[in-house]
Amino acid sequence: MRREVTLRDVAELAGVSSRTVSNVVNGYANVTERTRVRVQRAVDELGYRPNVLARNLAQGRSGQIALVVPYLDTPYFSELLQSVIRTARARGYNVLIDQTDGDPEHERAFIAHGSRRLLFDGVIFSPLGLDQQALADHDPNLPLVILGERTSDGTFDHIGIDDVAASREATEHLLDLGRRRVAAIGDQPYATGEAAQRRTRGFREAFQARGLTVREDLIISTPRFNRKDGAQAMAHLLDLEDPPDAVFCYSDLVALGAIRTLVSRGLRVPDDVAVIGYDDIEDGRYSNPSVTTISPDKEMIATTAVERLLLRIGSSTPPPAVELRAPHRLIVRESTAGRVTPPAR
Amino acid sequence: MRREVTLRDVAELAGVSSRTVSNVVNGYANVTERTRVRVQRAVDELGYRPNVLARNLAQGRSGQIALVVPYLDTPYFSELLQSVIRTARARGYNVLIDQTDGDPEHERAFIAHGSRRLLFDGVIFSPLGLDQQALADHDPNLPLVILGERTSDGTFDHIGIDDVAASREATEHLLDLGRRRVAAIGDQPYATGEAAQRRTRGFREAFQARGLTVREDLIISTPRFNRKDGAQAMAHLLDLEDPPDAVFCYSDLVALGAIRTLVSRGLRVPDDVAVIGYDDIEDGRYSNPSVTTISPDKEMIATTAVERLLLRIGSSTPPPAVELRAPHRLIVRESTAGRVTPPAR
DNA sequence: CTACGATTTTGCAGCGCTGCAAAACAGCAT
DNA sequence: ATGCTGTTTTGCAGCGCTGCAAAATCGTAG
Repeated sequence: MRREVTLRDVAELAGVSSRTVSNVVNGYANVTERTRVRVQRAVDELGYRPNVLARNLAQGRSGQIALVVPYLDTPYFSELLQSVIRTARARGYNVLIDQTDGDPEHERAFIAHGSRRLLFDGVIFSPLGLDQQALADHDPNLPLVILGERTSDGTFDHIGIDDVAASREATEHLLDLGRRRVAAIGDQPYATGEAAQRRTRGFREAFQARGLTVREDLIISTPRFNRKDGAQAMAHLLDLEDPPDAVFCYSDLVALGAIRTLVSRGLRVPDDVAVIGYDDIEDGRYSNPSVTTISPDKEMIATTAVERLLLRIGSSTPPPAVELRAPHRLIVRESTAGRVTPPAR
Repeated sequence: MRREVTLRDVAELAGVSSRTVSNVVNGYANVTERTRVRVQRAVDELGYRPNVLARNLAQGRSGQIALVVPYLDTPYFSELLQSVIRTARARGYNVLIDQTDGDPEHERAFIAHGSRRLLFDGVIFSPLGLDQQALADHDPNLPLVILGERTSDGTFDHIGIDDVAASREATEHLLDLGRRRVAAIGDQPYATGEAAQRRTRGFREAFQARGLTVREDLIISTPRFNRKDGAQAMAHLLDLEDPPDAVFCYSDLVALGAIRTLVSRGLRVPDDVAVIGYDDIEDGRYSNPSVTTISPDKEMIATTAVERLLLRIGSSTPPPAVELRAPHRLIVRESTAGRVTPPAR
């Protein structure tokens, strides 16, 4: 196991100081063409590659950002993750991943002692178990960008789509189909359920705008937004005296679970019950039926999050906190529109 | 922005040398109870936390391992990722993620210059674009564990299930149902398609064992193992003169795509065509119909991969390369068995 | 030919920690 | 006391790089 090539080795071969080699390697301005070439040649000859650890220690930064999400096997997050990694890498940053399982303690530890660990220079965080209060209590030295679930209190950036408007559109789409017994699956009427509550608000607004009344027994709370929750909630709805003829699900996974229950009970989607989801994950594009959904611009959310974070990391005086809105759109698929190309029988 | 607390600060407060503080912090053996308590008190009082960067530089290791996979939004990988992160963290390691998109150059760069980057101490790698030849050409100083797709050449560990046996079981399951026009979707008859070829081998063995003949026109190649490939391949199969009555798909995603095509053409699964997948991803458990599949023990694959890698990282003389087999089992669901009991009660 | 400002290069210290080997200390036998 | 082991603590160097400021070099004008 031979020793790695260091700056000093290169310097010696090129006949310059190690500091000059550093300048060349880092593309500093004030280096004459002559020396640059000479150094570059030595670098190539020895196959020098900078030691990231040493550089980071000297610079007092880690060159890494952390992406902290509740669940990695949730397609929404894994799709987001891809774009985050791509963007960060393009800017010379590595991405550390952490999954919190929504555990408040785990989440708190991350944002409270974050900057002391020196393992990452900033965090993109999608909280689940922390309420607004706990969030505000984050390490003030830690550059922080929050995704989706909360609104900023002025000490971090926040990026998400307009949940209220999007949910209203989703609900209106169902009402436009003539459905009146419209249910909602995914409310979370407690401190950490802010995003869910915004969706419920949009749901209600759609009814109000048309002078219709929301049936309160059709608003179902679920602890999470996964398939199982959707399946169970749908089963509950179907057992009601007057079951719904349409369902607004707060995530595509919930919608897939709901559809699963509907189909297994012999009901037709959308004929008997129309279903709309939220997130536009790939699963929903290939499911049976495919899922009508609210599609947030994930690519933009990811790249914006990274860029804002790097901006924060780069500035000595923290930039003012911003509240960013990513665009969204309604994508109509079979679960509300029916088969576009009708089946044989 | 105050300066961070260092070892020296603690040492001063405790009235000992900084080296002793280091010993206490790292739990070294030869420290008297007296000093340990004194130091610990100082640590607590100042809220000292070690600087990981400095420690790593001094130790010449990074405390991080890399997980390199072709696609992060493939549920199989994101499910694996979770277990890898959990295991690594328990052993004090962080996980860096990288997605290669199956790009051979990207993959090569990782294993060829890996150890020079000093960003990670070892790599768990699921190759896609590299053939056996290119794999052998990895940096010999880089601790490496390969997942799934290849067999070891003696310079790295390899972990995967027995693809041939599993595929044979899957095919036998279809034959047991009385199906005879059994198709296979996912063959990759080229150097980088080793795993696919092993599955095709198992497929053939199942026929041979019963004295049946494989219909060559029912073996379909696909570039990847995703939904789209499955959907297209299925469409092609249905356009044949004598279409199949059962399909063995080389991944659950392929199966989901295939089912999608079947259903949209008005065919019933499994009545008209039975479908079996591979990987046991969560999507297949909630789809309509749910997908019969080969379930590899992902948890074991992940934890074993991490442990083997850490073992390699820890040993000065590289341990002998091992070829590890994780168990698998057949999970029968609706896509072959039909509706058994209405789930999601 | 000298002086002076601008540009390029260099030397050194130090980021915060650990490896190493020496030093200090303690316990016990002589 | 003295010597001898074994344990605990310490000092120092250095991981490989960059920040800083001084030094060297260059170009131009006087």
